[in-house]
Amino acid sequence: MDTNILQLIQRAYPNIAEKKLQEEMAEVGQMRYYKEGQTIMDYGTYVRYVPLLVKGSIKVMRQDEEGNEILLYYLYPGEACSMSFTCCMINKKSDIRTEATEDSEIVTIPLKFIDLWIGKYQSWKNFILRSYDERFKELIRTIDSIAFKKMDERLLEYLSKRGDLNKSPIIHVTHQEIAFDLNASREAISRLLKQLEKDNKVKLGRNKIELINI
DNA sequence: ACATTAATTGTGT
DNA sequence: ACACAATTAATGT
Repeated sequence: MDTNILQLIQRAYPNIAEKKLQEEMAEVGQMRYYKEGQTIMDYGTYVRYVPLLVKGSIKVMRQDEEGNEILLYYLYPGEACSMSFTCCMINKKSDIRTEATEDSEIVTIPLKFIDLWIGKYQSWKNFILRSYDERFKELIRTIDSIAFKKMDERLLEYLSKRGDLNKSPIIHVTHQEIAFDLNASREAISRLLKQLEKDNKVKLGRNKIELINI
């Protein structure tokens, strides 16, 4: 058993409490490392394992009919990709693409254990159900943010979400990237950011944004 | 250290 | 949204 993996899991996933389960995860889990910008899962590939993020952050996207990508959500350590559960269980090709937005570390659990553990471990079952629940709520929030909020509010929401989850208030991102995630034009984002800087909400730099009062 | 180039950001229409 | 200007970071000499 890999005690390193065991520790990483314990740290990032305190909800998964059962000792036996933790040990089994350390037994069958494999570490994977991804560099910033690397695609982790692509469209149309089979998902053969469930990824548990222990370090970094991951962006989950999907394509619409016209082929432009839209952001679904970001994943941070301690969260699991609900999509991957679904894909695994019905052994389906991926509808989504995931990409590391920072250098990231993942523990991968082979697909056969997902099912097995649901019957065997209460805390695993809860973990999966809770993941779905959280993701579902998150998507609802995203939907009404798109439907009802103005772009400046959406931007603020986006920034604060990306900020405090990494401990430091500095976000490494370009205006273009934000525009892409929010389906807006780069100029619009630049101008809104400029306004936020005037209001002392952020401090702008090349490739980075520092949050001040959010 | 300086010049060149590419990427990012800013502005006017 | 587009075109272009200005600025900044990266790279080569």
